[in-house]
Amino acid sequence: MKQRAARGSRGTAPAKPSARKEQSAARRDAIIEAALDEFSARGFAATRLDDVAKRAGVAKGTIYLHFADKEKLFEEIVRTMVLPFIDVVEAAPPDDLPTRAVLGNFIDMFVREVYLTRRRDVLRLVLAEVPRFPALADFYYRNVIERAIAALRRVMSRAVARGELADDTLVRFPQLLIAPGMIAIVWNALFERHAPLDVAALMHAQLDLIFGKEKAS
Amino acid sequence: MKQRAARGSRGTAPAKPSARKEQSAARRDAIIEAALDEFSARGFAATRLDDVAKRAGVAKGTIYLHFADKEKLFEEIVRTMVLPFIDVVEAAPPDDLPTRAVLGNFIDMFVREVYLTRRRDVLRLVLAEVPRFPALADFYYRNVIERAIAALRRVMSRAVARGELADDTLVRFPQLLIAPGMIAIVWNALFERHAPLDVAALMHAQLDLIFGKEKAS
Amino acid sequence: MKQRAARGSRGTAPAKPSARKEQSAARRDAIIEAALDEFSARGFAATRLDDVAKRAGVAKGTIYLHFADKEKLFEEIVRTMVLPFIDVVEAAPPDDLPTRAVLGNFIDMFVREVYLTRRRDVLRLVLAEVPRFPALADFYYRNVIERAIAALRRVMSRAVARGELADDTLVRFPQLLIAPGMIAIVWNALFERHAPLDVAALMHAQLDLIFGKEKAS
Amino acid sequence: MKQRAARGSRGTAPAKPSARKEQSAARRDAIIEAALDEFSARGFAATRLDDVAKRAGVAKGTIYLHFADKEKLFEEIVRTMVLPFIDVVEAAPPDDLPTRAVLGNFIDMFVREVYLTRRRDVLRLVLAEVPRFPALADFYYRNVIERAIAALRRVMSRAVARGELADDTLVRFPQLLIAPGMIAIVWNALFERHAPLDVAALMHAQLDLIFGKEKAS
DNA sequence: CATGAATGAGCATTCATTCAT
DNA sequence: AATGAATGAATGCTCATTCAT
Repeated sequence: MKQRAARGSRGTAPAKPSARKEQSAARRDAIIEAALDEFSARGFAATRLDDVAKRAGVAKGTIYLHFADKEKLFEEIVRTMVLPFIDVVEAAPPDDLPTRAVLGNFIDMFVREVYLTRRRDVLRLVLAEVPRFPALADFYYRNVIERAIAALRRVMSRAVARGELADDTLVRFPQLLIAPGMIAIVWNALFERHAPLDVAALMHAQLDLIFGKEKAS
Repeated sequence: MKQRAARGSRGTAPAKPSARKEQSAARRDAIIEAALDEFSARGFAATRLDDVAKRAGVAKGTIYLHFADKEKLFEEIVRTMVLPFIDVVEAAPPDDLPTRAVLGNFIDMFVREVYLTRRRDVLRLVLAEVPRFPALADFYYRNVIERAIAALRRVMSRAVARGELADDTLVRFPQLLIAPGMIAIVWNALFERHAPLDVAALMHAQLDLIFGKEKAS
Repeated sequence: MKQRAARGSRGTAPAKPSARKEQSAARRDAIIEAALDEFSARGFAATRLDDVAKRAGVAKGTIYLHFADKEKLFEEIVRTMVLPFIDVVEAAPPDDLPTRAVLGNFIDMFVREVYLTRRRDVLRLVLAEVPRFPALADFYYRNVIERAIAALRRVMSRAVARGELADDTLVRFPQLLIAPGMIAIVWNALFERHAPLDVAALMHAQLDLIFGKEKAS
Repeated sequence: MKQRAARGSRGTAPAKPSARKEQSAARRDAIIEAALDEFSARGFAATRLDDVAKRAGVAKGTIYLHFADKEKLFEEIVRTMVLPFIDVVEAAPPDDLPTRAVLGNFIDMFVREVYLTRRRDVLRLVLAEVPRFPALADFYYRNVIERAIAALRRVMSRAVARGELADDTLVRFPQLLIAPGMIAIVWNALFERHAPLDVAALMHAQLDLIFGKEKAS
């Protein structure tokens, strides 16, 4: 029967990995998705795995087939959501656009790939909960922060070398480039209904501070 | 025994507020102090009132004589720690120093009154937990954020009026003035051991971006 | 109120330790009693603390005020039930009755103090569960077995010395003196309804094997 | 792959019982073997069928192809391990050796066929768990105990009739013949590392009590 | 027949909250 | 007012059992 099923699926979709594994992987994804929702809404400690299971449409026990425990589930979410982003970060090719344009692209990328996706929730979750997950802080620092900071430093060094910037302030504090993005995420999580903050505008404003206001825009 | 102790303290402060009330207030403060420690270290949900009581040196039941429940305790901490700060914020006197100097003072004040005090912990706690305390978000917005933003806007408007700034970017986005401070708090909470970030330096760097690098420093 | 109660109880029973502690101790005893019932009936793993609590007339949480966890509760039962018996065992006074009479008394004691009490249940529980509680096996060996064996050896050595026994078989294997008692406990736990076994008779029969049949009985 | 392996084994044993049935029976045996290991080590309730399956090298579901549920598996183990022993018990040929020699042989048989085999574990398991398996107690009583006791009674009656024993104590309490064996099993399960007990020596010592010490040994 | 992923009832343990003293 | 023992609802996790493949 398994044989036949395999043969059958081979006919329809030659690359398909045993429907069994597929289902399993789909469930795992559903759990991660559901857990991210719940963790984002309530925080790590207040999230009930029961609710995660319900939202993911699986039984509670199924969660434990994929994740050793609640902590590992949390950590896996961060890893899973963050890893694909690492490539994006690294890929940032400083080709030979003017630095200002490179950073403009960076801002667009941040808005598109982080702010408008679930990664924004992951980011807030990391801010809020990571102090209780030191191992995760390490992972996050090494795989995201360190690389992003290094990439930004390269860009800014080039800008100094090319005479686009008068001094090395931004080389020493590349954090100033992301600070507006972070602030916007936090601000809107807390005060959106009081006074929504426009991420892109805020980040571009910071760009203006750095390179001077663009003439036409 | 407890009676005797009470009588003793009545001896030291014979003045007005019946030793009874004094004791009670002292206990309340101890609870707030202890609770802030615990909430900061573990987050709201993971904090045990048992531990708070132990740390405060009172019985668990005593907490309920001062706070209706765990949530109210949390909210009271934020209120209690934040209220004295409101005055500080408002007091910011835009006298007639050059705006740059006014903001320099603001930075010093932030470092001294927030970064180096328990208020830093409160701030992180607010970032992390407030999404689950909407009432608190409202309170915080109205009593801290709104006023601080308004104050900063006043300062920046004046700077524009005086010709110290070329445009109104900072009037529209006063958040850019605090962003570096916030980033530093979060960064150090997460990554201090990997790469500590110097708040004051970061904030002053931002000031340089806004007003141009100071000649002599 | 506390004052008055204290005074009141002081009047009625001068030695009474704060009704509070009394209650607490009573509850602890009730839990031990109830837990022994349940453990005996179902074994360690199959016992639900819920049932123990119900039977003891306390809330489930109360169990944890007195015992760290299910294992410790089990161990405490054994310790609590066994410790008072240790004295009984040691007290065995080999005065100068003929050894046969001493052992006759020992049998009576065993029947009275073990077989007809909850200690019989504890003993079965130990047989059945102790392999999974090595620490308890140690405790039990050192505090019960070792002493009982030593006491029996002393008695039997004296019997040899006095010429009451022809050889040292029983000095080498004092276990033969208790074997019938143990067998009877196990037998009746398993097969009582098929063929009840009379402990006292069985143990006395063994005594007859050792010293020869008594003439009159 | 499994298919091929099966075909392969069909090659080696082409005879009668379809390789299929053979395989199945082997699996069943492996499960029983594995389950006995686990039950012995942890007791009935604490044994995980997952572990049994792993140890037996089969999938968890396979257990349910052979046994209705965990209880039936347990009961089957006892039945399976005990049935072959019944014959051994019954076979005990009272030929016309002196009774002492017959019992000597019995002891050797007990040591060889029980003490040194898995039957010892089964026996302990029965002692520990059977109170929760009344049906099993019945089975065990009827198929082992009753017959063994009857056989021993026959032997002892003959001994009385032949004048080898002065009275009928052992006819009334044949349990005294096995008590030492049982005690040794239990003792060593609990206290072997503290003070190992020699079964054979203990049982022979009991024989000495019954028939008097042998002259030469 | 065999597999092992999925299920969900079951249970130990925790902890906010209450209340008799 | 203060205490801390008691409560019991809540929840993470386990594991016997089922069933689609």
